[in-house]
Amino acid sequence: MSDPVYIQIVEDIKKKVNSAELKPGDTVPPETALCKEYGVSRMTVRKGLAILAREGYIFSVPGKGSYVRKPEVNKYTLYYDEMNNAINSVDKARLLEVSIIMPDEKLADELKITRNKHVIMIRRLFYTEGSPVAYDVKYLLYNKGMPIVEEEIEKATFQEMVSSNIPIFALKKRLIISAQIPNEEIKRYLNIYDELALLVVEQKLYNNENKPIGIGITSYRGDYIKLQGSSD
Amino acid sequence: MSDPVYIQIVEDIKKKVNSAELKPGDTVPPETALCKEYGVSRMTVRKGLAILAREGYIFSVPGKGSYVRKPEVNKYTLYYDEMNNAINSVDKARLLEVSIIMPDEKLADELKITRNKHVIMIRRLFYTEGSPVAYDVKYLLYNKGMPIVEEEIEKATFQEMVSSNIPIFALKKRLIISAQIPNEEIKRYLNIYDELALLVVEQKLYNNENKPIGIGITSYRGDYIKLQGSSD
DNA sequence: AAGTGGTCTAGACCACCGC
DNA sequence: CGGTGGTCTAGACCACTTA
Repeated sequence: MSDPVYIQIVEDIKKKVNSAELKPGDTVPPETALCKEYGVSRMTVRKGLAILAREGYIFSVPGKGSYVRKPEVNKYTLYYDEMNNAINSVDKARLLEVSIIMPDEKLADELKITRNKHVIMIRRLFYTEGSPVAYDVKYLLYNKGMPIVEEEIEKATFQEMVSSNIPIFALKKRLIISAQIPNEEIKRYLNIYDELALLVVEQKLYNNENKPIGIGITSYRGDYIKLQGSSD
Repeated sequence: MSDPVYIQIVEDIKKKVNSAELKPGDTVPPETALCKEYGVSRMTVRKGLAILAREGYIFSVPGKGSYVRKPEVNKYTLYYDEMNNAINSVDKARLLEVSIIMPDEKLADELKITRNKHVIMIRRLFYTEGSPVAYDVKYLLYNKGMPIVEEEIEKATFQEMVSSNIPIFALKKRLIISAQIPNEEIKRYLNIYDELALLVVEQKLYNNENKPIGIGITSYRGDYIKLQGSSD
């Protein structure tokens, strides 16, 4: 009962779209027509249309009208936390190495820096219930004053490592997900004796100006992790 | 030049959040204060705040105020199209089998149907430049009147298979991404002789009432596909 | 009671589009 | 030119929170 009028408008139009009464490309009734239909002022109608627009149902063209949008069928929302996934979570992390290195050509290129800049390398193992489940390497641009406290690094997620330097809102991230066969080193670290695939997640962090500030590569045992995404 | 006022408000507040002048949990100035500050009416201020809210920067509590939100650090947007990914695209598909089956217990359970319902099974191979790159199996609830035209099925994506029955807007989808070692059958289909990991994407389609209408499992050669996601 | 955000009105002017 | 959406005003009433 007593939904605001603009919600009524939103749901009425959604219903028409979902039932194919309004098809992609069709025009939505003009705002003035909806004003009359619902007996409300134009701002109220516009509030409803704004919601439909941001949810991807319609788009508006100034001077022409509003149209039903073709939905983005390939878009999904994925939640990825290197320490937690839908079926498991990391309960222990072991620091293998923290060191300051000079990047090789590939790394310098990826981080968009020259090869004489310092980079922090952090290698860790993630454990669940006593068993190693992932091998993790991170490369961070070295900033003066950056604290390298081993105890803090051990359990930190990538965000946490950089968020002392960069406000989290200013952070942009990209993921690259792939399946790979472990090399001998990773097999040893993850106690892999038989054939087992790795789910490899490469995380790349950018600052506000789209300059890379870090790269992380986490190689999960394939029997440990599943990533989940959903539309809407 | 000449951005509307509400955009000015949005960008000013974004700047304050990104520079940590406003931190998560802090209160945003009340609407009336912003009205005075910018010399505009309340609806204009509210339009700006609405944009900040939908972009995840702030949230509002009736009777109290608006607050800076803690950003969702683990949320990514992923584009997945079974026929196209960031580095490759399928240029040919070969139909291995279309048949109507009775589901086994596991499948019946996943589709939330009884075991006496009919299910369409479609098995395909995807090719890129003449080489097989993925093995694809789909299970669809059988609806009377559902056309099973082999030529159409061959190149159809999952959406296309069901969209003749269900308006696309009404479709919800979930993905499960994992890394696996291929079994002997898939090795044969994908010409895998050495060790090679598979990136397996399970797609589950639901109708408006959240009832499953189909499951698809696409097993990609690990050297063929990389999935990409990004924050924002 | 005073302050907050949520809803809504009845206008206005503008830029853009198609005829 | 009339119709469209985009911006904006100066009010109003409400429910809610805090004190």
